[in-house]
Parts: sequence; structure tokens; C-alpha cells
Amino acid sequence: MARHGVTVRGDIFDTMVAHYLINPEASHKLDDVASFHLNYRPQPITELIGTGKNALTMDQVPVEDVGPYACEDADVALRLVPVLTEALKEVDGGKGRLLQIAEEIEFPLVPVLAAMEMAGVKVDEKVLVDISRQMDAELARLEAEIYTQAGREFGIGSPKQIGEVLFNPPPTEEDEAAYQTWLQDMKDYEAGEVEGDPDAKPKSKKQLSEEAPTFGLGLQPLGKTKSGQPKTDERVLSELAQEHALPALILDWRKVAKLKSTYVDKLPELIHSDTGRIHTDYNQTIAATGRLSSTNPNLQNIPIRTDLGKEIRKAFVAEPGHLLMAADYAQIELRIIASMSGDPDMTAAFIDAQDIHTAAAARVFDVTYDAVTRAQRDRVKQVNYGIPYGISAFGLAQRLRIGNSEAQALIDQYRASYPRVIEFLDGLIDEARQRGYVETLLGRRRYLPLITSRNPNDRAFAERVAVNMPIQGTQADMIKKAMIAIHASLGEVSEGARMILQVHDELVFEVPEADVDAVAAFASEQMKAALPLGDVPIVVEVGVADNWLDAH
DNA sequence: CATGTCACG
DNA sequence: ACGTACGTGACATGA
Repeated sequence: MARHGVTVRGDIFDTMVAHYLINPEASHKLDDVASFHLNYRPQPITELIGTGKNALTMDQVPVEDVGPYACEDADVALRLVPVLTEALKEVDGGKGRLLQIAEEIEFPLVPVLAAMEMAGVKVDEKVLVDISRQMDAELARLEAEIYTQAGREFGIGSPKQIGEVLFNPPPTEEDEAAYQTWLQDMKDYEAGEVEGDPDAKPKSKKQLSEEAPTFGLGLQPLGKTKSGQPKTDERVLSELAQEHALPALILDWRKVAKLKSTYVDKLPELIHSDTGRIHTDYNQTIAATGRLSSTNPNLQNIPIRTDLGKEIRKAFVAEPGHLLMAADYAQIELRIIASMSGDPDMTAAFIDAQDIHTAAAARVFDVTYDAVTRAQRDRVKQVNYGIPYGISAFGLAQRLRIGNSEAQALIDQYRASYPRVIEFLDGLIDEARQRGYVETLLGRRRYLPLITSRNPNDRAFAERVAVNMPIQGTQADMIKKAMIAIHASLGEVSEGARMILQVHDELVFEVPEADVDAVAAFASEQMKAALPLGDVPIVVEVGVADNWLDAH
């Protein structure tokens, strides 16, 4: 509506967002919420438009039918307001913290997200087109090398076919001959006529795919997927790379193909013709922890880890006369753990502005801070990052590629080093068992009915969620509060500055060059002040450049 | 529409 | 014997 000149004003009560707070994992569809909270079943939209590919669009429905339907939706939403307000109060035992989150965080965030979506982000199409061409050449090169190494052609994008190529037994001479015939049939099919015999019809596609060769390299499979297919994921292929040249080539191909199809070729299609920019949708009611998600396109998973990925991030740029500014919370999950647990040693390390992974390694390996080796730091870093997810010895062993008992020893040492942290995390699981839910620092909730399941896998999963949600969710509360505060006053600091992206622990701004210092100071201050963590300092790292990569 | 894979925090 | 670190979204394949 804003794009068509209609400005929506006033306070918001969003029934969908309210229900997300009441039970984040339930369905938030208006009809479902009305069924549950009003015991009223609205007229299904399918009664007006039908279903499937024959479904009408609303403009094709007689207005005397659309009117009552639309009014019912508005009426139901309005009638839900007092009911959901009461529910928001009640779920918190009358303390009203959930209602407070609704009124002070989620509802005020709605227009902030709308403004960010409207603002969009500029993408340099030329950079992407250039990368795309380089990728085409690289893919062609890899494809040829892959077919050579495999001894035959196959669909590299198909995990099923990769499995056949890697794990089926090697060809006999008969197989080789049959393959040559099949290749010729395939070419005939593509050409539409049989070579050397203009009257003969080529075989059908179905026939050809049934006759496709099935010989392979005879490598040893390393695990199966849920459906029983041999796994061909990154882990398996990098392991198999020690046996044969093909797996590494497939990994290279996959990496390039993934980045090309998902980002390099897709992003230019999404440039809006009116604005020349890319406009994501932020979803406020999807993630059960309280985080946002981003779709169409997802701008929260733009590459950064590999060299090729970095090139893609460079295509996100500022308008002329402006710069991009990225402001990140530094180690925010660990700071939240330190604060919520009250652990004195972890807190002290943050107060002293020590490198938190080095400080932890010093405790775990019982050496001085300065004596910690790079290898020790890297190991403990994995433990530090695994902690908020409820890591197991098995999981840590896989990540570090070390033995199970060695991983267990590392975890035991960590537990002994930070007993208050461990008490806190174990306490979250206890709390979940007793109350059936866990909550963030501010009282955002997630229910965990499986915490008492007799199925050990379900129960273990619920326990990991019990540990993770309060931490990830508190982080989400914090950055949401910061976004609201920043949006409210950014105009006073810089007329031309816009907050344009949020990536969980990072905010990205597009700022007139002259206002960069002022906006950096302002955003950093607001992010730090949004949700104080008591003794634990909050650190925000700010970077500025003409593109998103270099702004980090 | 399910599956497998992989991009991010 | 199984599964194994949380939270997401998008793509290609194939039924």
C-alpha cells in the first residue's frame, strides 16, 4: 500500500504476531486462530475461489460474495484482539511479560520491517553477470574432467546418480560396449533421428533412462540417507577424496553450481523494476526461537565463507554518495550465556576484553592465557559454539575430526572450568521438564512437550532445544529492541540513512558518506543499550565500505 | 511434493 | 542399532 501512496498509521495489534508469541510453533493462520480462540470457523476461501490450478483469483469472484467474506476476516481479526490480549496476559501467570513483548517489541517492529523491505538493497548486476560467465567456464571445465574421471557421463546434480557412479561395481568389457551404444542412442534422441538411418525413430526418453548404464567406481559408501540411498554430502565426498580424484571434483562442481543457481543468476531476476533494488520479505512468525527469517530472496544466507562466496557479497553495494555500514554483535550468544548463568570467570574474561576462546582454552587446558596455542584455541572455540546447541561428545568429535573419548574429555574439562554455565544449562532442561516450556530473558516462550517423551531421540532433541532457545531467543529480543530504537531516531542523526538488512546478529545500513561517523556511533550505542546484560559488556563491531563484503 | 544438499547466523 | 548441535530458505532432482 505504501508503494501506491497509502500510508498506514496508528498503533498495531497483529493477531498473527500475537499468536506467534502465545505459541510460536502452532499455526498462525487466521482461520486456525479463530477456531481455537473464538471457537468460530470462518468461511474457507476455497468456497469462493476453488482449489488447485483451476482456482479463481479474487477479482473473478462476484463482489456480493467477496464482500461478506472480506468483512468476516476483518470482523474475526477485531474480535480476536481482546481474546488474544487476555491470552498474552494469562500464559505468563498474569505478570504480562508476553503482552509487554507484544506491545513493546513485536508490534512496533512491524512498521520497522515494512520500512526495511521497502528500502531494499542495491545489487550491482554487472558484477554478477561477470561472475556468472566465469562460472560457466569453470563448470564446463569441471564437467569434462568429471566425465573423464567417472568413465562416463551422468547427471552431476543428482545425488542418486552420484551414488551409482561412486559405489556401483566397475564395468566389464560388455558394459563398456553397451555404454557406447547407449551414448549413440542418446545422441540420436537429442537430434531427433537415428544417425545413418533417416527412417528409424529414436528411442523414447523413458526407454533411454531405463537403459542408462549403472556401472561405477566401486568405492565404499560411508553411511546412508533416511531413504536408504548412499550419502553423498560434503563430509562423505571429502572423505572419499582420499581414494579417488572424482569426489573432490564433484564437490567443486556442486559449490559453483549452488552459488550460481541460488545467487548469481537469481538475484538479477529479483531486481524490482520500479526501484532498481532487491526487496526481501521478513517473516516475523516463523522461527520458534523469536528470530526473523527472510524469503524471496533470503538475504540472511548470502555467501561469505568461501572466496567465490565473497565475490557474490561484493555485488551488494551502496548508492552513489553513500556507503554500506555493517554493525555486528561480537560473540553475543556467549555473552548472553555468561550473563544468564552469572558465571564469574566467563564474565571476567568479557570485562577484561579477553579473546573469549583463548580465555576458555586457558582454563580447559590449565595453562596461562599467553601460553594457549592456536590449536588449543580452535578446539575450545568449537566447544564454545557447541554449548548453546547442547553439543554431544559425538557431535564435537565429528566436527573436530577427533576420537569420541578425546571429545568427551574436552567437554568434561570444559564443564569443570565453567561450573556455573553448566548449572545454568542443566537448569534449563530441569525447568523445561517441570514447566513444559522454556523462556528468554524477557519471557518469550517455547513449549517443549517432548521433554518427557519415552522416545530417547525425541527427548534428547527437546533437551537441546531447551538449552538453545533461551539463548538464541534472547539474542533475537535484543536485536529487535535495537532495531525499533534505531528506526525511531535514525532520521535525527542522518536524514538520508536507512536501515536495510538484519542478519540475526548484524544490522546493515546505507548511509550518506558525510554521515558515516555519526550513524556508526548512534547505531553502536543503540545496539549496546537495547537489552543490557548486567556485568557483561556488549561489544558491537562496525565496518564501512562501498560493498557488503568489505563492510565487515 | 519429498528428498538431499548446502547457503547463512 | 540408532542418532547425534540449534535456527532458517532455496535449489535440483525425481516420483
